[in-house]
Amino acid sequence: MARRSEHSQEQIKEMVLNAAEAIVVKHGVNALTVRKIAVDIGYTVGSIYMVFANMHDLITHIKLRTLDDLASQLQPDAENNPEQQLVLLADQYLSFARQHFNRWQFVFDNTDLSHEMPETYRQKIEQLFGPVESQFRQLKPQAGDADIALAARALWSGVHGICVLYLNGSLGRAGISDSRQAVDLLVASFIRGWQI
Amino acid sequence: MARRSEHSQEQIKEMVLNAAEAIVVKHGVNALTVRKIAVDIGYTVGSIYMVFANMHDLITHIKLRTLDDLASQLQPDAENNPEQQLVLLADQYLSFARQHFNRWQFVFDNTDLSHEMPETYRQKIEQLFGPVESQFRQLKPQAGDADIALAARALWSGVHGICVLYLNGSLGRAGISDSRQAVDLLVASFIRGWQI
DNA sequence: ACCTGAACACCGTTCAAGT
DNA sequence: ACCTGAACACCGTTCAAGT
Repeated sequence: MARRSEHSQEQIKEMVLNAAEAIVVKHGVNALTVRKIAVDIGYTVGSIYMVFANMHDLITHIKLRTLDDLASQLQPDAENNPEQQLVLLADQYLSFARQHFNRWQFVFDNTDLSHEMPETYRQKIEQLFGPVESQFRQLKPQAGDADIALAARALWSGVHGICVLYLNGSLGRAGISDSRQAVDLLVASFIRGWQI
Repeated sequence: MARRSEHSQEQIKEMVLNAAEAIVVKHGVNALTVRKIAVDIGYTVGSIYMVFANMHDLITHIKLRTLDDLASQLQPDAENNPEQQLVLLADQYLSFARQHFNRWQFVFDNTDLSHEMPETYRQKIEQLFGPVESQFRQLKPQAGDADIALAARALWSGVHGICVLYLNGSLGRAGISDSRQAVDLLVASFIRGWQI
């Protein structure tokens, strides 16, 4: 047995990530197992451990991919004023969370305390705040960096929280259609109150 | 073997819940297994299935307990005005999430799509919004029920989101000490903007 | 060097068999 | 009726053995 050489290590790595992502998208986080991935790509479990250190390593890679996808979806429109921009960004965030719910939920499901979160991972999350911060800066140019950062984090964590509770069913079914109303209300009200 | 009759079914149920809660508190969600519970209470796994249908049933009971604890911690102080009340409630929510992080995270970790969330569970979560809604009503007595409900959900989901991202490390270590600043800023700014 | 297949130590869940 | 212990079908991870 062994030594098929049909695919390079890089190719196998790509195949593993694609198969894993597809499982998460179709069947949710809990359906993701090494064994299922192995069957899907036509290799045995051992092969997966050739290209990834362990499950946690593999999962981190998928999460980084999803964070990149998410960041690419948050595109401001230069035509808008800062307030409109922030509402737009929040709506884009909500849309992504809704359309890619399983992957999105997966990213923020930091339930395994055993493994530390890698630095690149935190950096990517912080990058999401970049466009938000720049809008806040335009909103109040005289504000200090710390104030801008705090406002961006507070509001964006808030938007995130609405996505979490409305989309995972904690607020009932009715909530799903109202999530956008809630997001828009939070953003608009916060900005109005923050500027005073 | 069998038929010890040292404890009633009710007693065993209590023992299971207490042991399970202790495991979650001490070692996190992922450390919770039927086998670990069984060892801790001095029975075999089979006994646990006498008093709970399955793991999901057991987990739901623990979550309901935690939600009750959380609700009891949100106590308004009649001396305050509505705005101060909402800041206080948010701070109490954050404090609970911080002090009982593992249990609190456990409650909102709705990652298993296989099981439906029971109705009593959603009701308890909605009950958390009761005190918040009543403050919003005092803030703007002429507002309709739908507006009040939306404002309460939007703001409280926002507060929840800050707790999630700041406490699970997504925003770096510095975030832990700043979580209260963020919560207070979100609540104060939102209220100010909402009243206009 | 690459890949397999079996092993190891775990899971949740079930249930015949004992008292 | 209550409880056990073993079984079943799963996990993630490792690694000697084959090519």
